[in-house]
Amino acid sequence: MAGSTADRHGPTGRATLSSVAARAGVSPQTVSNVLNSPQLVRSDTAARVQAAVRELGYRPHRAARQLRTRRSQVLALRVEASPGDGVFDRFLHALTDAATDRDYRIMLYTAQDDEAEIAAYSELADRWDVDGFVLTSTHPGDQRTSHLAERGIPCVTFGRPWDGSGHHPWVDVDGAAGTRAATDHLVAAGHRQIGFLGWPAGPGVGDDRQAGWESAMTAAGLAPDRLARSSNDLTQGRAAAAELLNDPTITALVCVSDVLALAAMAEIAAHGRKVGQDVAVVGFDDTDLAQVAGLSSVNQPLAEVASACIRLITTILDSSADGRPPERVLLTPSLVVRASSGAR
Amino acid sequence: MAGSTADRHGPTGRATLSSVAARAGVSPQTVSNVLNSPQLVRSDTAARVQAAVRELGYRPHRAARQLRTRRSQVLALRVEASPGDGVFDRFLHALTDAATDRDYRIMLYTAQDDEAEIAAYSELADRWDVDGFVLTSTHPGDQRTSHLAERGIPCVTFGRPWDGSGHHPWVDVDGAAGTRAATDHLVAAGHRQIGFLGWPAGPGVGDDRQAGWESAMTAAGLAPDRLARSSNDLTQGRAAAAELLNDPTITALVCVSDVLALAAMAEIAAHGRKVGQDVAVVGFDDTDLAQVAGLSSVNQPLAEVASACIRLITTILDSSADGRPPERVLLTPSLVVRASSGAR
DNA sequence: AACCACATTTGGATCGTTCAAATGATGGGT
DNA sequence: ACCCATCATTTGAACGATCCAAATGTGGTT
Repeated sequence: MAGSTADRHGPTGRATLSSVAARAGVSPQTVSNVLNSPQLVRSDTAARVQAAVRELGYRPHRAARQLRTRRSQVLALRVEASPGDGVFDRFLHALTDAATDRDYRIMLYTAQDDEAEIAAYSELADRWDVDGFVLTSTHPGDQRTSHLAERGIPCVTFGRPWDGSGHHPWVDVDGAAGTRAATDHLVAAGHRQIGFLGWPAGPGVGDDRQAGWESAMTAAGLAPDRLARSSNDLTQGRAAAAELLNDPTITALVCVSDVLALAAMAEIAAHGRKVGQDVAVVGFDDTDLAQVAGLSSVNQPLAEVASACIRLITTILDSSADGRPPERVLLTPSLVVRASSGAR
Repeated sequence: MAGSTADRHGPTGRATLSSVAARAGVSPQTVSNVLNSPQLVRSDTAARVQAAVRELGYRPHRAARQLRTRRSQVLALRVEASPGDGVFDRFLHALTDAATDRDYRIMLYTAQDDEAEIAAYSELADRWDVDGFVLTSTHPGDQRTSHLAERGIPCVTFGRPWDGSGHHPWVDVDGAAGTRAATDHLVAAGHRQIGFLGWPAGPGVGDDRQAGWESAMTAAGLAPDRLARSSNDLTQGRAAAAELLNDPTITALVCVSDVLALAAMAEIAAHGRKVGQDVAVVGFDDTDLAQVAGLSSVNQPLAEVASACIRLITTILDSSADGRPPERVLLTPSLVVRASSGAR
């Protein structure tokens, strides 16, 4: 009875709207309505149709729907070459999950730089019918969102627009709150001379994290005056850490990244002092490096970031939420305490 | 002249086959032929059509093509939750690049486990018209490829089939060759007592890497008898390393992963010996951990793996290369020497 | 009994492309 | 001149879904 081979399907053998309709004894349009606008159809016919859908294992054909509706249910995300610290990994997983929950998929692309990325937008939007973009690594002078806006392609960014403008929805993690939490934690543990090992100055993530340390220090009545800067690599990092450690009164370091924190740990050991006992260290990002090295670190809530990204962009796409101003989400990271800052 | 607004495009304003055809003064089918079967059309008309294509900025609409041809030019890849060591990051980037070169795109999905992944196959293939799959993390008892074969969905795996069967194309890195290179390197540096820190025994990646150490030791006339095993985490790893280091004659360790190598380095330091001077260590995967820690490590040629994966699966898809047996590619990794094994 | 409002269902037309078959142009052989 | 083979191009019909508008059925009013 169920699924007799006499049912007429498409050439591929897959069930189609018509084959389901034939089986349920209704028109194709009614089947479509059951699936897309259930309120239009009487409940008993809907039940009959749904039974047929189940029996035939019908699944709507995306390409056909897309051709008519001009919606692909696909979001594009750029994979970058650089970091490899596992943060992107985790974000990617969470993003794919969150997208799937709302019946979207993530499609990848690469680009050498922003310029190449911008050039890729129309190709992706035109040819692949990507509905929208999730952009990461926002930075001062970022032109990408405005190019997308010009073409009317929706996007969300993970990362706020660092240079004021930006009339698009974004999700970000409050880096200042993270370093503030780290600093507070160190102050509570009795530290008074707390240095900051940061990136070269300039608007963006680095300054934001530094500001958190400064404000927490000031709030605790301490002077945020022990500061060194370095690019994000071990060699330069150790040199910068050495600068700070020349002052023997320093007992704790807040670092802008796990790599620099590791550099600091190495330098502390080289100075014959013990990490966690003589000098406490806190990093940022909670990468696998931190986990392996027993480094306290600030953990970004990437799953929440991802689901917020998806929520924001799907809201725009699904309900054409015009008029309302673009939504912004700022999430608070959490400190993971390990041996490097006193957990024994 | 060029691009006058009188040109009739589709409702979206995008150029379509018909609008190009109208401009070039030919039928839509001819335009299609110029693009897909140039040998069918006379060169002067082809030139005229191509000019029109350029002028209007025409790009074929994938969904429409897909509806007709049943090809989506999309490959699916699962993102896993676990490692976060950056290896997947690098592979992903290379894979996306390689796919783009052949006009394919990578679409992501997640799954809790193999069972869930298998359940997702028909959904992905039916609804999203994914042309094929790239599978990673093959392991003994892997049922995934056979399920795909049953449904006639092409796939490649990054990782060989560890339990004999497997009638599908695959690409893998020769782990044994990697540990062999590492061991040879240590032997050449004068080491004689070289231990191996491995994963729990069992067919698969772990045994393969161990075999490389064994064969290199044997070839050098040394006994591969200093062996300890541990799961891939720091705590257990240190305990296992301690076992080996209890024997004070050991001067070098080959490790199955960077994490275990790091565990060994920590334990060596704890024993009051110096990494690189008293005891040399080599890891595997060349993750950012290794780079940061100055750990010598075996680097997998992920870009080559990725492009081979794409080459293999697109060969199947584009030329329906039936009959021929599935292609296999085994690539050789390279050793990156850092301070942990004597580079000064 | 005739009528109208409303809920439900149906019939084309259409999205942009490719496939299969039909047409038109060209050229050679007899 | 005629016919046929060959090449270049065009025509018509799908692919599988949704849009829009029109057709049907239902109930309540007058």
